[in-house]
Amino acid sequence: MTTDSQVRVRFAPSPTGYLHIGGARTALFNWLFAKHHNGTFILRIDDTDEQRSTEASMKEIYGSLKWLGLNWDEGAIVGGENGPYVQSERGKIYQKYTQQMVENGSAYHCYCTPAELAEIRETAQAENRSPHYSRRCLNLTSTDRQRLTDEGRRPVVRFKVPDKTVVVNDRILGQITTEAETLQDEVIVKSNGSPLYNLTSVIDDHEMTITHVIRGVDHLSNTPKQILIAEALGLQVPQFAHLPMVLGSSKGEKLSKRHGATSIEQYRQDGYLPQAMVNFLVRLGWSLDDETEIFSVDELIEHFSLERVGKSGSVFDLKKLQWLNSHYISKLEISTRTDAVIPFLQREGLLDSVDPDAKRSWLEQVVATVGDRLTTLADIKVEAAYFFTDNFEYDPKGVKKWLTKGNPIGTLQSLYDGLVNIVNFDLKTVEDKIWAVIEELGIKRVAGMQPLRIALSGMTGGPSLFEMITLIGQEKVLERLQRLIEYLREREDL
RNA sequence: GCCCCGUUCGUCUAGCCUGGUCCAGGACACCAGCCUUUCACGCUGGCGACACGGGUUCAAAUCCCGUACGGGGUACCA
Repeated sequence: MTTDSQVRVRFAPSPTGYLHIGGARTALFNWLFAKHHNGTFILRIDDTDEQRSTEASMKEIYGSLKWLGLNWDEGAIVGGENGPYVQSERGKIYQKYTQQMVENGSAYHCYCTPAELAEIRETAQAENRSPHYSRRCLNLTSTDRQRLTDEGRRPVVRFKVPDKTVVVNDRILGQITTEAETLQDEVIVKSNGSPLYNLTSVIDDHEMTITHVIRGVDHLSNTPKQILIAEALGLQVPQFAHLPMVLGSSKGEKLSKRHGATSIEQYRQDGYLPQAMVNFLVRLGWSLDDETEIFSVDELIEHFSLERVGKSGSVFDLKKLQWLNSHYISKLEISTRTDAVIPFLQREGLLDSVDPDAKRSWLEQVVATVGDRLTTLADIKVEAAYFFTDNFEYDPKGVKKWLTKGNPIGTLQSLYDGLVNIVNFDLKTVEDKIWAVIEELGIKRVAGMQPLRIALSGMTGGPSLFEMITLIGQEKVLERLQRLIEYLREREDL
């Protein structure tokens, strides 16, 4: 870790929706960059679009960032010296800069109506010219302006694009050159007085002394505009780094709900661990070397660098996230894993939400027995439901395979008879007894074990049978054997 | 349309800047086998890529040009 405490980066979402995969990765890269350089990570809320911004989105974004462990040093909620950190509360600041731009001639009022603008665009296109604003209002006299105001028109403020070549030295993409003639005099303040993104972003990045702007490539084309605005205001320009897109399919489609869940909150609810999510997200565009896949947060902080971020978009691959998640779940200490799984059991109504501690040690044994069979925490439901409830179905395939040939009822009855008389219902005794019964029956081990497994869990797969038996307990084991025997008898009758 | 960006196994990527060590390495997925009371884990092996075409060079995944394809932008959205 270097000690360049000058590094100041920001994540500036617009609260128009939940925190999605792409946004989370942008936040993560900013956070890692800040931590690596011992710098400051700032959370700013870019809510200048008052139409689409919602309080609920803001809250969810905070929650998702915290869940991922991406705590911010400065910004919304936590405050700091450069606040407020919510753009809708910074109107006065933007007004000051806008006035400065109008006064120094780098911006001007435009009274054209949307209809007029559309017309200008159309004629331009018809004449095969670029559909840029015609600068019709650039040299309005004060009498012109008075007349238009009297007509009831409210002006927007447009940035007067200077005639020059803009060069961005992007930390990821390299040098990108843009000719100003390809840009138009865009609106920086709406007619209702509210400022627009490209203005506020430049101002706030300056006011908050942001040193590096790390954001998605979808902002690349905004960069030259923002540099020009910064220059018009005489502000220092931060360094830029544009992250490639996160895609939803190999066809290059943008990640959308069609490709699975896109919100971080959804993955949290689906039982993914934040450390798995972080590890997964960081590998979407970044790598350390040709072999390392698993990274702890500390390792990421130590090794992260913009130099090793790739240029091309990456496809979100759920299978890889699942692999990472099961890896991190199995790495959890049993006690921690138990804590993690409890809410999911409660959500399914399998565990009393009043006092899960009463069963703590048994619960931990169940979790230990289930072992590494969890891909997500939510899988605890399918993998362990039978420990908590008698109300489970028999897997039809299992029934067909193991309970239709030979003499399943006889086998189950023999196992019942063997288990019913055990006094010390412990692992060793149970195991010895079951082997003895199977040997006496003269059948293969599986032929005895699988029917028993189905009786106890309804499934053909799962943890060690003997551990299951002792955890379920003698009474219930016998009940369940009885239940399967009855079930099979009824089927025979049909 | 115009401007900008990108392109290595199905997917994430290493290699590209500083051309030869790459008939391209790892991981996920998939397939097979082993292990095993089942499932899973684990282990072993297999499948599988330099978008295309020119050029430069003794030599190109690596440098240059073009084409194709994909993406972003072209808003009183961010």
